[in-house]
Amino acid sequence: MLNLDKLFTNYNIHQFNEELITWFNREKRDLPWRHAKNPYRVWVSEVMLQQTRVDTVIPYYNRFMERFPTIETLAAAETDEVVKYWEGLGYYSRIRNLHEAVKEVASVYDGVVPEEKERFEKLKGVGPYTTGAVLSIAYNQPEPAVDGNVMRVMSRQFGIYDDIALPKTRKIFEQVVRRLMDPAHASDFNEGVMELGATVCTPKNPMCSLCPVQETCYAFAHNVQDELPVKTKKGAARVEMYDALWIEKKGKVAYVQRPDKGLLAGMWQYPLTERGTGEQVNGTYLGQVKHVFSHIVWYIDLYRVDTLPTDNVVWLDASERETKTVSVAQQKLERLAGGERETI
DNA sequence: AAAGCGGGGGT
DNA sequence: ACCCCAGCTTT
Repeated sequence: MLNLDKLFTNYNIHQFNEELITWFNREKRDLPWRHAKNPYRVWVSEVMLQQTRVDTVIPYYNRFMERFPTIETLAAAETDEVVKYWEGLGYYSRIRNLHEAVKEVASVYDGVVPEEKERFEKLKGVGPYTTGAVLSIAYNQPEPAVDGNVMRVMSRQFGIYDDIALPKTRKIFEQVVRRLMDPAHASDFNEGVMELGATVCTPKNPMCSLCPVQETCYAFAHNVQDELPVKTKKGAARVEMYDALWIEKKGKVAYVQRPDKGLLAGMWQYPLTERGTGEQVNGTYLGQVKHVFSHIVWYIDLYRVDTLPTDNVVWLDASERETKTVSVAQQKLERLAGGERETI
């Protein structure tokens, strides 16, 4: 454990806050969740932004808020429709948890996002980061909101070499933030550090010449920006091979629903079998799709076949298919099948 | 503490 | 090819 007192010896806390917040208020990007700011909008944006880039989130956020502008509209909606608005965004447990949490806020807290930390942090899908982000950004409470940006900025600012891949390291940065943050400007502080990490203090080639807190930065002073933060890397993703079946009869296509737990829970797809586990596919080979997850790589061979592989299929016409939620891997397969259909 | 969980963009 | 992103839950 590192010595906080030592870290802050001769460190100008006031200068950091002053420069950061002045910079943030001058340079901050115009983002949808910074308009008509309220706790619900902040919360939705923070969940969408988990492990997901701002540019990816923006169109999803706008569509989502247009359809579910309030706690009440989201709480009243069917899960299937809500999940459909998340299609393509990934980490689908986020939206199932958010929907359940919002329903709880509607029923238990009368539709008001709880301001008490011990209540908010117990909601589904709300972890340490989201707790700090919502309480600080929406309610201006002096809580740390430590994400990858914050760990990168702080590791450089203070020369902290702890491995940010380890869960316990986040707590160190929370202590640093608690000590550094001007409690009167919690919202601007947290958003400002993240904005700095996203736009200036980037993982590769940080733009130190543009940095408002260059003067107080350990990494800049010692020219070690490129070795911070320290992060151990994970092993390579495993490879899995599948056969997918495109079966179309009288304008309807066979689909199966994935199990309600695990990878892509509950989502719809063509019948899919792990290669080599069943009998040889008897059909026309249409091509291969590659799909990369963070921990798995899928190679899927697509076949057009005439026979039913399993009795668990559901036959969907085009409009029925539209309402189902599918993974991007499935979208790639359908594109392949669609291109093939035109040649028939 | 480690693994599971999506997808995309930057270098 | 590798990195990593406004992380949380389960094991």
